Amino acid sequence: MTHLSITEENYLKSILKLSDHNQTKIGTNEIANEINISAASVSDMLRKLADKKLITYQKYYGVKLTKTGEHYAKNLVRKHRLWEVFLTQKLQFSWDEVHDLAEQLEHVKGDDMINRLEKFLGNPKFDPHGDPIPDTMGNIAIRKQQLLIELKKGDKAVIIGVKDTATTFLQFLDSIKISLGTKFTVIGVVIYDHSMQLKLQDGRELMLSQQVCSNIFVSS
Amino acid sequence: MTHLSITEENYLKSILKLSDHNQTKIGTNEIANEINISAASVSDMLRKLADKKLITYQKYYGVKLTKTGEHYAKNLVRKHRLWEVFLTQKLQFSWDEVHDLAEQLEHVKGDDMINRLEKFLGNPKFDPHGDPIPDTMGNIAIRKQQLLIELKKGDKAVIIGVKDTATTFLQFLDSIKISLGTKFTVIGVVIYDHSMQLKLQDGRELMLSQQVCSNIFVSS
DNA sequence: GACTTAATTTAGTCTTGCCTAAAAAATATA
DNA sequence: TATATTTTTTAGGCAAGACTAAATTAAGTC
Repeated sequence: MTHLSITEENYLKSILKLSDHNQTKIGTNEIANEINISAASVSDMLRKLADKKLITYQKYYGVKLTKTGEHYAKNLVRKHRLWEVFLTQKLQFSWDEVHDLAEQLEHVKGDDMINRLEKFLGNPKFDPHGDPIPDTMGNIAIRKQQLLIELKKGDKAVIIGVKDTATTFLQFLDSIKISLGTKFTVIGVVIYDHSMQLKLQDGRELMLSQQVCSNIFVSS
Repeated sequence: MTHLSITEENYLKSILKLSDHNQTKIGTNEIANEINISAASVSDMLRKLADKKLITYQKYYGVKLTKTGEHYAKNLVRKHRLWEVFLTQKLQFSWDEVHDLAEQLEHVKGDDMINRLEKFLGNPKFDPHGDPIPDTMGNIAIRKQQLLIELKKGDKAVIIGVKDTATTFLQFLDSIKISLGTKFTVIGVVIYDHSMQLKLQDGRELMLSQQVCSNIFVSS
Protein backbone atom coordinates (compact mmCIF):
# COMPACT_ATOMS: atom_id res chain seq x y z
CA MET A 1 0.00 0.00 0.00
CA THR A 2 1.82 3.01 -1.31
CA HIS A 3 0.63 6.34 -0.05
CA LEU A 4 -1.49 8.16 -2.61
CA SER A 5 -2.08 11.88 -2.66
CA ILE A 6 -5.60 13.24 -2.36
CA THR A 7 -5.39 14.24 -6.00
CA GLU A 8 -4.42 10.77 -7.12
CA GLU A 9 -7.22 9.29 -5.05
CA ASN A 10 -9.73 11.60 -6.68
CA TYR A 11 -8.64 10.56 -10.15
CA LEU A 12 -9.05 6.89 -9.29
CA LYS A 13 -12.46 7.52 -7.83
CA SER A 14 -13.59 9.38 -10.94
CA ILE A 15 -12.37 6.62 -13.20
CA LEU A 16 -14.27 4.05 -11.14
CA LYS A 17 -17.39 6.17 -11.25
CA LEU A 18 -17.19 6.55 -15.02
CA SER A 19 -16.52 2.83 -15.43
CA ASP A 20 -19.80 2.03 -13.72
CA HIS A 21 -21.84 3.65 -16.42
CA ASN A 22 -19.58 2.95 -19.31
CA GLN A 23 -18.02 -0.48 -19.50
CA THR A 24 -15.51 0.45 -22.22
CA LYS A 25 -12.31 2.34 -21.62
CA ILE A 26 -12.61 5.84 -20.25
CA GLY A 27 -11.49 8.83 -22.32
CA THR A 28 -9.34 11.70 -21.12
CA ASN A 29 -12.05 14.24 -21.77
CA GLU A 30 -14.60 12.31 -19.76
CA ILE A 31 -12.36 12.45 -16.73
CA ALA A 32 -11.48 16.08 -17.34
CA ASN A 33 -15.16 16.85 -17.43
CA GLU A 34 -15.95 14.82 -14.30
CA ILE A 35 -13.43 16.58 -12.10
CA ASN A 36 -13.36 19.97 -13.80
CA ILE A 37 -9.75 19.96 -14.80
CA SER A 38 -8.19 20.57 -18.20
CA ALA A 39 -7.69 17.57 -20.47
CA ALA A 40 -3.98 18.38 -20.60
CA SER A 41 -3.66 18.06 -16.83
CA VAL A 42 -5.56 14.79 -16.91
CA SER A 43 -3.22 13.47 -19.58
CA ASP A 44 -0.28 14.27 -17.33
CA MET A 45 -1.81 12.52 -14.37
CA LEU A 46 -2.80 9.44 -16.35
CA ARG A 47 0.82 8.89 -17.25
CA LYS A 48 1.75 9.09 -13.59
CA LEU A 49 -0.99 6.72 -12.48
CA ALA A 50 0.01 4.28 -15.20
CA ASP A 51 3.63 4.44 -13.95
CA LYS A 52 2.32 3.45 -10.53
CA LYS A 53 0.36 0.58 -12.08
CA LEU A 54 -2.94 1.90 -10.84
CA ILE A 55 -4.41 2.11 -14.32
CA THR A 56 -3.70 0.61 -17.72
CA TYR A 57 -3.24 3.39 -20.16
CA GLN A 58 -2.61 3.43 -23.86
CA LYS A 59 -2.04 6.84 -25.32
CA TYR A 60 -5.02 8.08 -27.29
CA TYR A 61 -6.96 4.89 -26.46
CA GLY A 62 -8.26 5.54 -22.99
CA VAL A 63 -7.82 4.18 -19.54
CA LYS A 64 -8.97 1.39 -17.21
CA LEU A 65 -8.33 0.67 -13.55
CA THR A 66 -5.98 -2.19 -12.69
CA LYS A 67 -6.95 -4.56 -9.87
CA THR A 68 -4.84 -2.44 -7.53
CA GLY A 69 -6.35 0.80 -8.76
CA GLU A 70 -9.84 -0.60 -8.45
CA HIS A 71 -9.12 -1.68 -4.90
CA TYR A 72 -8.04 1.82 -3.92
CA ALA A 73 -11.02 3.36 -5.64
CA LYS A 74 -13.55 1.05 -4.03
CA ASN A 75 -12.00 1.63 -0.66
CA LEU A 76 -12.56 5.35 -1.18
CA VAL A 77 -16.19 4.74 -2.04
CA ARG A 78 -16.47 2.59 1.06
CA LYS A 79 -15.04 5.34 3.23
CA HIS A 80 -17.14 8.02 1.62
CA ARG A 81 -20.38 6.14 2.16
CA LEU A 82 -19.61 5.10 5.72
CA TRP A 83 -18.84 8.69 6.63
CA GLU A 84 -22.12 9.73 5.01
CA VAL A 85 -23.95 7.28 7.22
CA PHE A 86 -22.13 8.68 10.23
CA LEU A 87 -23.02 12.25 9.35
CA THR A 88 -26.69 11.53 8.84
CA GLN A 89 -27.26 8.95 11.56
CA LYS A 90 -25.10 10.35 14.32
CA LEU A 91 -24.77 14.04 13.55
CA GLN A 92 -28.30 14.48 12.15
CA PHE A 93 -27.28 15.98 8.84
CA SER A 94 -29.80 15.67 6.05
CA TRP A 95 -28.88 13.68 2.98
CA ASP A 96 -28.25 16.70 0.81
CA GLU A 97 -25.66 18.13 3.20
CA VAL A 98 -23.29 15.23 3.63
CA HIS A 99 -21.58 14.87 0.29
CA ASP A 100 -18.98 17.62 0.56
CA LEU A 101 -18.03 16.65 4.08
CA ALA A 102 -17.68 12.99 3.13
CA GLU A 103 -15.59 14.11 0.16
CA GLN A 104 -13.04 15.37 2.66
CA LEU A 105 -13.38 12.63 5.23
CA GLU A 106 -12.85 9.88 2.67
CA HIS A 107 -9.22 10.94 2.29
CA VAL A 108 -8.34 10.43 5.94
CA LYS A 109 -5.98 7.45 6.11
CA GLY A 110 -6.64 4.66 8.55
CA ASP A 111 -8.42 1.50 7.48
CA ASP A 112 -8.64 0.36 11.07
CA MET A 113 -10.60 3.49 11.88
CA ILE A 114 -12.98 2.85 8.99
CA ASN A 115 -13.58 -0.72 10.09
CA ARG A 116 -14.32 0.45 13.60
CA LEU A 117 -16.57 3.17 12.24
CA GLU A 118 -18.46 0.56 10.23
CA LYS A 119 -19.02 -1.52 13.34
CA PHE A 120 -19.99 1.54 15.37
CA LEU A 121 -22.62 2.37 12.75
CA GLY A 122 -24.01 -1.16 12.96
CA ASN A 123 -22.53 -2.50 9.71
CA PRO A 124 -24.82 -0.61 7.38
CA LYS A 125 -25.06 -1.97 3.84
CA PHE A 126 -26.31 1.22 2.17
CA ASP A 127 -25.56 4.90 2.47
CA PRO A 128 -28.16 7.64 3.06
CA HIS A 129 -28.83 7.85 -0.69
CA GLY A 130 -29.39 4.11 -0.92
CA ASP A 131 -26.05 3.36 -2.55
CA PRO A 132 -24.37 0.15 -1.42
CA ILE A 133 -21.29 0.25 0.83
CA PRO A 134 -18.39 -1.93 -0.41
CA ASP A 135 -16.88 -4.27 2.18
CA THR A 136 -13.14 -4.37 2.97
CA MET A 137 -12.56 -6.53 -0.10
CA GLY A 138 -14.42 -4.15 -2.37
CA ASN A 139 -17.44 -6.43 -2.73
CA ILE A 140 -20.66 -4.58 -3.24
CA ALA A 141 -24.06 -5.93 -2.27
CA ILE A 142 -26.30 -6.19 -5.27
CA ARG A 143 -29.92 -5.55 -4.89
CA LYS A 144 -32.70 -5.96 -7.33
CA GLN A 145 -33.74 -2.42 -7.88
CA GLN A 146 -35.71 -0.69 -10.55
CA LEU A 147 -36.65 2.87 -11.26
CA LEU A 148 -39.97 4.16 -9.98
CA ILE A 149 -40.79 5.17 -13.55
CA GLU A 150 -40.83 1.50 -14.58
CA LEU A 151 -43.70 0.59 -12.24
CA LYS A 152 -47.31 0.22 -13.36
CA LYS A 153 -50.62 1.16 -11.80
CA GLY A 154 -51.32 -1.04 -8.81
CA ASP A 155 -47.68 -1.89 -8.10
CA LYS A 156 -46.57 -1.68 -4.49
CA ALA A 157 -42.93 -0.83 -3.68
CA VAL A 158 -40.53 0.84 -1.28
CA ILE A 159 -38.05 3.62 -2.00
CA ILE A 160 -34.50 2.37 -1.62
CA GLY A 161 -32.34 4.99 -3.30
CA VAL A 162 -31.90 7.92 -5.63
CA LYS A 163 -30.14 8.04 -8.96
CA ASP A 164 -29.59 11.79 -8.96
CA THR A 165 -27.97 13.09 -5.78
CA ALA A 166 -28.11 16.79 -6.67
CA THR A 167 -28.85 18.98 -3.67
CA THR A 168 -31.95 20.49 -5.26
CA PHE A 169 -33.41 17.05 -5.91
CA LEU A 170 -32.69 15.78 -2.40
CA GLN A 171 -34.13 18.92 -0.87
CA PHE A 172 -37.24 18.52 -2.99
CA LEU A 173 -37.71 14.97 -1.72
CA ASP A 174 -37.24 16.19 1.83
CA SER A 175 -39.81 18.90 1.28
CA ILE A 176 -42.42 16.35 0.24
CA LYS A 177 -41.37 14.07 3.09
CA ILE A 178 -40.09 11.22 0.97
CA SER A 179 -37.11 9.30 2.24
CA LEU A 180 -35.54 5.85 2.05
CA GLY A 181 -37.96 3.24 3.29
CA THR A 182 -41.08 5.10 2.25
CA LYS A 183 -43.66 2.54 1.10
CA PHE A 184 -46.30 3.32 -1.48
CA THR A 185 -48.73 2.03 -4.10
CA VAL A 186 -48.93 3.41 -7.63
CA ILE A 187 -52.53 4.52 -7.99
CA GLY A 188 -52.23 6.10 -11.40
CA VAL A 189 -49.97 6.90 -14.33
CA VAL A 190 -50.82 9.86 -16.55
CA ILE A 191 -50.52 8.79 -20.16
CA TYR A 192 -49.92 12.32 -21.41
CA ASP A 193 -46.68 13.19 -19.52
CA HIS A 194 -46.04 10.00 -17.59
CA SER A 195 -46.53 11.65 -14.21
CA MET A 196 -47.25 9.11 -11.51
CA GLN A 197 -49.72 9.28 -8.68
CA LEU A 198 -48.71 7.46 -5.52
CA LYS A 199 -50.50 6.63 -2.32
CA LEU A 200 -48.05 6.58 0.56
CA GLN A 201 -48.18 4.31 3.59
CA ASP A 202 -49.20 7.28 5.74
CA GLY A 203 -52.24 7.84 3.55
CA ARG A 204 -50.96 10.89 1.65
CA GLU A 205 -51.43 11.00 -2.11
CA LEU A 206 -48.72 12.48 -4.25
CA MET A 207 -48.21 13.33 -7.91
CA LEU A 208 -44.62 13.06 -9.19
CA SER A 209 -43.28 14.14 -12.57
CA GLN A 210 -41.63 11.77 -15.02
CA GLN A 211 -38.26 13.35 -14.26
CA VAL A 212 -38.61 12.75 -10.55
CA CYS A 213 -39.77 9.17 -11.06
CA SER A 214 -36.78 8.50 -13.33
CA ASN A 215 -34.41 9.31 -10.49
CA ILE A 216 -35.82 7.22 -7.68
CA PHE A 217 -34.87 3.59 -7.16
CA VAL A 218 -37.49 1.28 -5.71
CA SER A 219 -37.77 -2.34 -4.70
CA SER A 220 -40.94 -4.37 -4.63
CA MET B 1 -12.72 33.18 6.69
CA THR B 2 -10.18 32.64 3.96
CA HIS B 3 -9.41 29.07 3.12
CA LEU B 4 -6.09 27.95 4.59
CA SER B 5 -4.06 25.03 3.31
CA ILE B 6 -3.25 22.12 5.59
CA THR B 7 0.33 23.31 5.65
CA GLU B 8 -0.63 26.80 6.71
CA GLU B 9 -2.88 25.37 9.40
CA ASN B 10 -0.06 23.27 10.74
CA TYR B 11 2.22 26.26 11.02
CA LEU B 12 -0.39 28.20 12.97
CA LYS B 13 -0.95 25.28 15.28
CA SER B 14 2.77 24.92 15.96
CA ILE B 15 3.12 28.59 16.71
CA LEU B 16 0.21 28.39 19.15
CA LYS B 17 1.71 25.36 20.81
CA LEU B 18 5.09 27.05 21.21
CA SER B 19 3.42 30.20 22.54
CA ASP B 20 1.87 28.22 25.37
CA HIS B 21 5.22 27.35 26.85
CA ASN B 22 7.07 30.46 25.85
CA GLN B 23 5.27 33.76 26.26
CA THR B 24 7.80 35.76 24.20
CA LYS B 25 7.95 35.80 20.43
CA ILE B 26 8.68 32.51 18.72
CA GLY B 27 11.91 32.02 16.74
CA THR B 28 12.18 30.55 13.29
CA ASN B 29 14.34 27.70 14.48
CA GLU B 30 11.87 26.72 17.18
CA ILE B 31 9.17 26.27 14.59
CA ALA B 32 11.50 24.48 12.21
CA ASN B 33 12.34 22.11 15.00
CA GLU B 34 8.72 21.57 16.00
CA ILE B 35 7.53 20.55 12.55
CA ASN B 36 10.76 19.07 11.20
CA ILE B 37 11.25 21.43 8.33
CA SER B 38 14.29 23.51 7.41
CA ALA B 39 14.58 26.97 8.90
CA ALA B 40 14.74 28.39 5.39
CA SER B 41 11.36 26.95 4.50
CA VAL B 42 9.90 28.25 7.72
CA SER B 43 11.23 31.69 6.92
CA ASP B 44 9.43 31.55 3.58
CA MET B 45 6.17 30.51 5.11
CA LEU B 46 6.32 33.13 7.84
CA ARG B 47 6.45 35.83 5.21
CA LYS B 48 3.36 34.36 3.55
CA LEU B 49 1.46 34.05 6.83
CA ALA B 50 2.36 37.63 7.69
CA ASP B 51 1.05 38.77 4.30
CA LYS B 52 -2.23 37.10 5.19
CA LYS B 53 -2.24 38.86 8.57
CA LEU B 54 -2.27 35.61 10.49
CA ILE B 55 0.92 36.44 12.35
CA THR B 56 2.93 39.52 13.17
CA TYR B 57 6.39 39.02 11.91
CA GLN B 58 9.48 41.14 12.15
CA LYS B 59 12.48 39.79 10.33
CA TYR B 60 15.07 38.38 12.69
CA TYR B 61 12.84 39.17 15.67
CA GLY B 62 10.41 36.31 15.71
CA VAL B 63 6.76 35.80 15.31
CA LYS B 64 3.43 36.03 17.15
CA LEU B 65 -0.11 35.03 16.21
CA THR B 66 -2.56 37.83 15.42
CA LYS B 67 -6.07 37.62 16.84
CA THR B 68 -7.17 36.04 13.55
CA GLY B 69 -4.29 33.59 13.52
CA GLU B 70 -4.93 32.64 17.09
CA HIS B 71 -8.57 32.04 16.31
CA TYR B 72 -7.68 29.65 13.49
CA ALA B 73 -5.12 27.87 15.63
CA LYS B 74 -7.46 27.41 18.58
CA ASN B 75 -10.15 26.14 16.29
CA LEU B 76 -7.73 23.50 15.08
CA VAL B 77 -6.98 22.46 18.64
CA ARG B 78 -10.70 22.32 19.30
CA LYS B 79 -11.25 20.07 16.30
CA HIS B 80 -8.28 17.88 17.13
CA ARG B 81 -9.42 17.26 20.68
CA LEU B 82 -13.05 16.67 19.80
CA TRP B 83 -12.04 14.09 17.21
CA GLU B 84 -9.82 12.45 19.84
CA VAL B 85 -12.81 12.15 22.13
CA PHE B 86 -14.80 10.64 19.28
CA LEU B 87 -12.11 8.11 18.48
CA THR B 88 -11.71 6.95 22.06
CA GLN B 89 -15.31 7.15 23.23
CA LYS B 90 -17.13 5.94 20.15
CA LEU B 91 -14.60 3.88 18.24
CA GLN B 92 -12.87 2.43 21.29
CA PHE B 93 -9.36 3.51 20.39
CA SER B 94 -6.93 3.78 23.27
CA TRP B 95 -5.45 7.16 24.10
CA ASP B 96 -2.09 6.40 22.55
CA GLU B 97 -3.60 5.60 19.13
CA VAL B 98 -5.68 8.65 18.46
CA HIS B 99 -3.19 11.42 17.85
CA ASP B 100 -2.23 10.70 14.24
CA LEU B 101 -5.81 10.16 13.17
CA ALA B 102 -6.93 13.36 14.86
CA GLU B 103 -4.03 15.11 13.16
CA GLN B 104 -5.72 14.34 9.84
CA LEU B 105 -9.31 14.83 10.94
CA GLU B 106 -8.61 18.29 12.35
CA HIS B 107 -8.07 19.61 8.83
CA VAL B 108 -11.51 18.66 7.57
CA LYS B 109 -13.42 21.89 6.98
CA GLY B 110 -16.88 22.34 8.39
CA ASP B 111 -17.45 24.16 11.66
CA ASP B 112 -21.07 23.10 11.67
CA MET B 113 -19.95 19.47 11.63
CA ILE B 114 -17.62 20.09 14.58
CA ASN B 115 -20.34 21.76 16.59
CA ARG B 116 -22.64 18.84 15.95
CA LEU B 117 -19.88 16.42 16.82
CA GLU B 118 -19.36 18.26 20.10
CA LYS B 119 -23.02 17.93 20.94
CA PHE B 120 -23.07 14.28 19.86
CA LEU B 121 -20.18 13.61 22.24
CA GLY B 122 -22.05 15.27 25.10
CA ASN B 123 -20.13 18.56 25.13
CA PRO B 124 -16.95 17.16 26.65
CA LYS B 125 -14.66 19.71 28.24
CA PHE B 126 -11.48 17.64 28.11
CA ASP B 127 -9.88 15.29 25.61
CA PRO B 128 -8.71 11.74 26.40
CA HIS B 129 -5.37 13.06 27.65
CA GLY B 130 -7.07 15.53 29.97
CA ASP B 131 -6.38 18.56 27.80
CA PRO B 132 -9.14 21.15 27.69
CA ILE B 133 -11.29 21.59 24.56
CA PRO B 134 -11.63 25.21 23.43
CA ASP B 135 -15.18 26.40 22.74
CA THR B 136 -16.23 28.02 19.45
CA MET B 137 -14.82 31.33 20.64
CA GLY B 138 -11.48 29.78 21.53
CA ASN B 139 -12.08 30.01 25.27
CA ILE B 140 -10.40 27.28 27.23
CA ALA B 141 -11.63 25.99 30.58
CA ILE B 142 -8.99 26.46 33.22
CA ARG B 143 -8.67 23.94 35.93
CA LYS B 144 -6.60 23.95 39.02
CA GLN B 145 -4.21 21.19 38.33
CA GLN B 146 -0.89 20.19 39.75
CA LEU B 147 1.64 17.52 39.00
CA LEU B 148 1.50 14.28 40.92
CA ILE B 149 5.13 14.81 41.91
CA GLU B 150 4.10 17.88 43.93
CA LEU B 151 1.88 15.90 46.30
CA LYS B 152 2.91 14.80 49.77
CA LYS B 153 2.34 11.66 51.80
CA GLY B 154 -1.29 11.41 52.80
CA ASP B 155 -2.63 13.58 49.98
CA LYS B 156 -5.70 12.29 48.14
CA ALA B 157 -6.23 13.22 44.50
CA VAL B 158 -7.59 12.16 41.11
CA ILE B 159 -5.74 11.84 37.83
CA ILE B 160 -6.98 14.41 35.34
CA GLY B 161 -4.39 14.48 32.59
CA VAL B 162 -0.92 13.77 31.31
CA LYS B 163 1.85 16.19 30.47
CA ASP B 164 3.75 13.83 28.21
CA THR B 165 1.60 12.25 25.51
CA ALA B 166 4.27 9.99 24.04
CA THR B 167 2.94 6.62 22.97
CA THR B 168 5.31 4.69 25.22
CA PHE B 169 4.18 6.67 28.24
CA LEU B 170 0.50 6.26 27.49
CA GLN B 171 0.93 2.56 26.88
CA PHE B 172 2.78 2.23 30.16
CA LEU B 173 -0.11 3.88 31.99
CA ASP B 174 -2.53 1.57 30.23
CA SER B 175 -0.45 -1.42 31.23
CA ILE B 176 -0.69 -0.51 34.90
CA LYS B 177 -4.40 0.32 34.49
CA ILE B 178 -4.17 3.99 35.23
CA SER B 179 -6.47 6.30 33.37
CA LEU B 180 -8.23 9.64 33.75
CA GLY B 181 -10.45 9.62 36.77
CA THR B 182 -8.35 7.17 38.75
CA LYS B 183 -8.50 8.17 42.43
CA PHE B 184 -5.67 7.48 44.87
CA THR B 185 -3.92 8.37 48.10
CA VAL B 186 -0.20 8.97 48.38
CA ILE B 187 0.96 6.48 50.97
CA GLY B 188 4.67 7.13 50.68
CA VAL B 189 7.41 9.15 49.01
CA VAL B 190 10.89 7.68 48.77
CA ILE B 191 13.42 10.30 49.84
CA TYR B 192 16.24 8.72 47.86
CA ASP B 193 14.83 8.90 44.30
CA HIS B 194 11.49 10.58 44.88
CA SER B 195 9.49 7.56 43.76
CA MET B 196 5.95 7.67 45.04
CA GLN B 197 3.80 4.92 46.46
CA LEU B 198 0.09 5.21 45.77
CA LYS B 199 -2.92 3.34 47.01
CA LEU B 200 -5.60 3.29 44.32
CA GLN B 201 -9.34 3.35 44.91
CA ASP B 202 -9.54 -0.29 43.86
CA GLY B 203 -7.14 -1.25 46.62
CA ARG B 204 -4.06 -1.81 44.48
CA GLU B 205 -0.77 -0.36 45.64
CA LEU B 206 1.62 1.05 43.10
CA MET B 207 5.13 2.48 43.00
CA LEU B 208 5.79 5.16 40.39
CA SER B 209 9.13 6.72 39.47
CA GLN B 210 9.84 10.42 39.73
CA GLN B 211 9.75 10.70 35.96
CA VAL B 212 6.31 9.18 35.73
CA CYS B 213 4.98 11.35 38.56
CA SER B 214 6.34 14.44 36.84
CA ASN B 215 4.16 13.77 33.82
CA ILE B 216 0.79 13.18 35.45
CA PHE B 217 -1.61 15.98 36.26
CA VAL B 218 -3.83 15.55 39.28
CA SER B 219 -6.53 17.49 41.05
CA SER B 220 -7.41 17.23 44.71
C1' DG C 1 -8.59 8.14 -50.10
C1' DA C 2 -8.21 13.09 -48.85
C1' DC C 3 -9.94 16.46 -45.78
C1' DT C 4 -12.08 18.21 -41.69
C1' DT C 5 -13.10 17.94 -36.95
C1' DA C 6 -12.65 16.25 -32.41
C1' DA C 7 -9.85 14.20 -28.93
C1' DT C 8 -5.53 13.80 -26.92
C1' DT C 9 -0.83 14.76 -25.94
C1' DT C 10 3.30 17.76 -25.62
C1' DA C 11 5.60 22.02 -24.47
C1' DG C 12 6.21 25.68 -21.69
C1' DT C 13 4.58 28.25 -17.25
C1' DC C 14 2.87 29.10 -12.71
C1' DT C 15 2.13 28.36 -7.60
C1' DT C 16 2.89 25.87 -3.38
C1' DG C 17 5.90 24.01 -0.31
C1' DC C 18 9.88 21.99 0.26
C1' DC C 19 15.32 21.72 -0.09
C1' DT C 20 20.63 23.23 0.17
C1' DA C 21 24.15 26.63 0.04
C1' DA C 22 25.45 31.16 0.77
C1' DA C 23 24.76 35.74 2.68
C1' DA C 24 23.36 38.78 6.29
C1' DA C 25 21.99 40.06 10.86
C1' DA C 26 21.98 39.35 15.74
C1' DT C 27 24.23 37.60 19.69
C1' DA C 28 28.04 35.92 22.42
C1' DT C 29 32.84 36.06 23.63
C1' DA C 30 37.51 37.43 24.11
C1' DT D 1 35.32 46.81 20.54
C1' DA D 2 36.40 43.34 17.36
C1' DT D 3 35.74 38.68 16.31
C1' DA D 4 33.39 34.31 16.39
C1' DT D 5 29.18 31.90 16.56
C1' DT D 6 24.43 31.26 16.05
C1' DT D 7 20.20 32.45 13.92
C1' DT D 8 17.73 33.91 10.20
C1' DT D 9 17.04 35.22 5.54
C1' DT D 10 17.94 35.16 0.54
C1' DA D 11 18.94 32.80 -3.75
C1' DG D 12 18.39 29.18 -6.70
C1' DG D 13 16.26 24.58 -7.47
C1' DC D 14 13.00 20.76 -7.50
C1' DA D 15 8.44 18.03 -7.56
C1' DA D 16 3.43 18.05 -7.69
C1' DG D 17 -0.40 19.53 -9.88
C1' DA D 18 -2.55 22.82 -12.27
C1' DC D 19 -2.98 26.02 -16.67
C1' DT D 20 -2.90 27.67 -21.97
C1' DA D 21 -1.36 27.18 -26.54
C1' DA D 22 0.37 24.34 -30.03
C1' DA D 23 1.10 19.91 -32.09
C1' DT D 24 -0.33 15.34 -32.99
C1' DT D 25 -3.39 11.39 -33.55
C1' DA D 26 -7.88 9.39 -34.32
C1' DA D 27 -12.37 9.51 -36.18
C1' DG D 28 -15.88 11.14 -39.30
C1' DT D 29 -17.26 12.87 -43.91
C1' DC D 30 -17.39 13.70 -48.71
